[in-house]
Order: sequence, then structure tokens, then C-alpha cells
Amino acid sequence: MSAVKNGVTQTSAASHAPVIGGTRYKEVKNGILAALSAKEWKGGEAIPSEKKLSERFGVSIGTLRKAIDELVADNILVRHQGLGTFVAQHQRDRYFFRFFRVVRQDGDKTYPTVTHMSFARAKASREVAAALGIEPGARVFSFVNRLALHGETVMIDSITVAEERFAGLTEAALRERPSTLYNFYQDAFHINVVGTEERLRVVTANETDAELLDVPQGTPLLEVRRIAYSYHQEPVELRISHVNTARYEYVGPSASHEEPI
Amino acid sequence: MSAVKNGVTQTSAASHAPVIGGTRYKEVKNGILAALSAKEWKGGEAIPSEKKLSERFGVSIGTLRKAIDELVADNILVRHQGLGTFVAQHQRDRYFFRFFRVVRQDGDKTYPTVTHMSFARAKASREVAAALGIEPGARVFSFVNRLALHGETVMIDSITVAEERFAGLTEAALRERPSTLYNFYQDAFHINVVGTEERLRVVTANETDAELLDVPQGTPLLEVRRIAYSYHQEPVELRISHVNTARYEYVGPSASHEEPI
DNA sequence: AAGTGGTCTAGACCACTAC
DNA sequence: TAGTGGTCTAGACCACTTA
Repeated sequence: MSAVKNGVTQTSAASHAPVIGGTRYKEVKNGILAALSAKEWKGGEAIPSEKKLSERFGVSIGTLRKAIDELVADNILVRHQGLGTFVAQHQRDRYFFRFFRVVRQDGDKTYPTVTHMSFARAKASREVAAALGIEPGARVFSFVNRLALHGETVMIDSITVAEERFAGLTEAALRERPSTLYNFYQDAFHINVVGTEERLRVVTANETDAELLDVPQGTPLLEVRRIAYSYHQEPVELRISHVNTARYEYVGPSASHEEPI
Repeated sequence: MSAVKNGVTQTSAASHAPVIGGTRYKEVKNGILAALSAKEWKGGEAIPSEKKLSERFGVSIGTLRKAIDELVADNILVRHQGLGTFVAQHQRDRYFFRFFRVVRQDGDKTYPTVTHMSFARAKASREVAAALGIEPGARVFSFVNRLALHGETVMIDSITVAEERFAGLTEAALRERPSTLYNFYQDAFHINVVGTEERLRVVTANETDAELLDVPQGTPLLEVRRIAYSYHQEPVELRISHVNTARYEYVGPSASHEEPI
């Protein structure tokens, strides 16, 4: 009896997977992403073992592993042999240089010294609203950081986030954060930055730039416009950086391990 | 008898894999990379079927597939269901925008119109030699392209390659190439560009820049210094681009699918 | 010793492409 | 119809971590 020779009829529905997708492992991947979005597991926490997850989603270990493989490739999960699989967490010594791409022209990488300059509530302009996926006029927080490398002021970051996603953010909390900004987003708001989009162009220093960077007004600077994304491409932060590249430079993409097209 | 309960003792040597690595699938991956470096299969050609390769390397299909999975993730191979697995080939409509990262500020992507400006043989400076991994004083070819987008001149590319890797390169062949430069490298020299490193900074237009880009001398420009790599991180091209970002901009990395650090 | 992820196997069925 | 890659299974053994 039982005509099933091997495994399961792949075309049958996966009753345990909460989110549908073309294939079983995609369903599992989406299911895990959904659980992450629902904050079932937070930054740095371990997710259930492969055995348990394979039972939860009703798939074999191999299929479950393929789903996790992709989430690890996306830097959303981290595996530690013998320990478990964890929600990737931003740390000073981990992931930092994937998002901080300014180095000295001789190649020397160092952590920036951040000075908080200002903090304000404001209403989103049309441009800011489009970048953050919110309504024009919606409330946002804007703050400015000055970054120094090797003791030299190198760049100014102007950062904007939506108030609805960062409810209760205060200048004091920002000033007193113990680690990186993206780590702070995780710990205080359970917002996980997993990707960015950046566009670069040349601009000239305005009055504020000139003062903060200690360069003459009109000095050419590198402008980096970044949108940071959480799961499912949800935009969570707009950041405009002005970089003095007299002795520093920006490290571009490596064009391998890069998305197709 | 035969105490082997399941599969093979993983620790035993893989006698068929020509290159050793920590695990079987890494050995297979290195073996395929070695065959590619030896030009056993050229750009655009199909490699043997998974069945044949698994027999050649003495591993199961699953292990063979894991090796190929990584090579596909590295954009070195391309799979086509029902057809086979192929050596990735640079084409106008494929891979082009992974290496060409300048777009109009409204986001519009278009193919550049390339004008060949000059061609020369020269000796490698210390800096060029270091970038290309050759001896200072070794012979190199240098050529300059002017690129226009939407009918407007936007950037100047100064390209240098080692004569020992591009023996017989002529200005005529360059001018008459039918497709992209990296496709030309593949077809004419069997050199496969699979990755790049880029550093960006702001410069001001020198006399040549000003003339070719039709901007005043001293205009701030974006400088992109790229080293292009073939298999095994072999540097094969140095390219210095000067970009007028008045109406265009540079698309940075996306910081997902990116190598760790 | 128990539990976790890491590697590997052997084979089934599906989807697609070419002839 | 034959051949290819794509998905999935069920389970073994290895390596690592914690206790």
C-alpha cells in the first residue's frame, strides 16, 4: 500500500507554513522572516534548533537548512556550531564595517569617534517621506553626528527616522547609547537594519558643513545618501553624510556576492 | 560485512579532487575553480552535468551541488534548468550594471555610449605595478574612454592592463570590439572578471578632464579607483574614472549579500 | 554526555529544454 | 523522450559547545 515511494508530494500545501511562497523552503524562509518581523525572537537571541523548526514547519532538516542558508547569506541570521542559530546583532566588532565605509587613503580602518551635535523633532518633507515610506508631514526625529577618525573630523551625518517607528526616542537616550547606533535601534526599538541603499555625488560645503568640518565654505565634499532597511525592505532610516575626502576615502562595493542584473 | 553504515567516512582523502580544502565540497569547489583557471571551459560554455562532475570528483550529487551553489553565489557559474551549468559571461544585458554604477539622479539607468580616446604602451609605475600585481617597469597598455549617458558626456575612464596578460592587444581590436569591455577580455584573452574593489574620493578636474568632460578646470569630480579581479583574486585591470555628478550619481553597495568582517 | 549546527549520502520526483 | 538542473527527503556521522 501507500503509493508514496519517497518523501512527500512536493506540490501538496504546507499547512504549517504561515506564509506562502513558490517552494517549501521559500515558505519556511518567509515563515521565519514573519516570526522575526513579529518580534518573536529579538536581536542577539537564539532561534529554535533546526530539529524543532523542521517539526514546526513540517519539513525535513535539509529543507529547513536551505531556508536558513539563505537567511544567513542575507546576514539576517548567524549560525554558531554547537551553540545554535541567532538573530544577527549589530556590534562594534561585527557588521560595523559593512555599514561604515570610510577609511584612510592608506587603507587604515578605524572606529570613528562620534560627537552628538543636535536633535530635533520635525515634519517630514515630501522627499524625506518618500525615502522613509511615510506620509508627508508625518513626525520625524532628526539628529546630527560629527565623526572623527584618527583624531581628525572627517564627516557629518544628518540622520532622520520616523517618530511612529521610534516612539519615545530622546536626545538623552541617543547620547547615552552604549554601542553603535544600529545596535541601539535593535535594543531600544527592536528594529533590525539588514541592508542599505546608497547614492553618492559630489557637493560643496555649506556654512554648517564648513564650520563642523573646519574647511572653507565651498570645499568639495562627498555626499552619501543612505536609506537603511529592516526586514521586507522596510525603510527605517535616512542618512545624509558629507565626507571630507582630503585624506580619507569611501570603500565601494566588491561586485562579487552581489545581487543580479 | 563492511562496517560502513551510511555514506563514506568523511575524513578519508578525496583522491579525485586536485586541490585540497577543509571539506569535500570545498575541495570540489577548488577543483572546479582550478579547471576554470586552466581554461578547461571558457566564458559562456557549459560545464559537465552534475552527474558527470559528481563522478569525476567522487562525491554525491548533493555535495557537488553545494560546491556549485557557492560558485553560482560568487557569480562565477550560471545554472539554467533543463540546459546545464555555464561559465558566467559578461553581456550587455547581463552583469553590466553590476560593474557600471553611474545612474541619472532621478534613478534612470541607461547604457553608456563609449568613445575611444587614446591608446598607449607604457611601463608600470610603482603604484600601477602594485595594483596589478606585476613588477614596476613591466609593460602595460593604457587607454582612455569617454562615456556619455542620455547624450551627455559624464565620465572619463583611464584603464591600465598588464601586457603579459593581454598579449597582442591592439588599439584596433579595442575600437572594434562588438560588446562590453569585460566580454572582450573573455572572448579575446579568456580573462574572466569576477569581482572588483573600488575606492572613491573627490578630486578636481585637471586640464584633460576639463577638456573631455567640457567643464571648467577645477570642477569637483568623483574619482573611482577600481581594481578588477579574475579567479583567485588575480588583479587584471586598473581603472580610474572621473565622474561629473552634476546630474548623475554613483550607486553604492547594498550591504546585504555582502562579505563578512 | 547531551545538544547543536556542519557535512555527506543515495535516491525520488518535479520542471524545464531540446530533439 | 532523454537529459538537465531544482526540490525534497531521511538519516548517518563529525565537530563543537556547555555542563
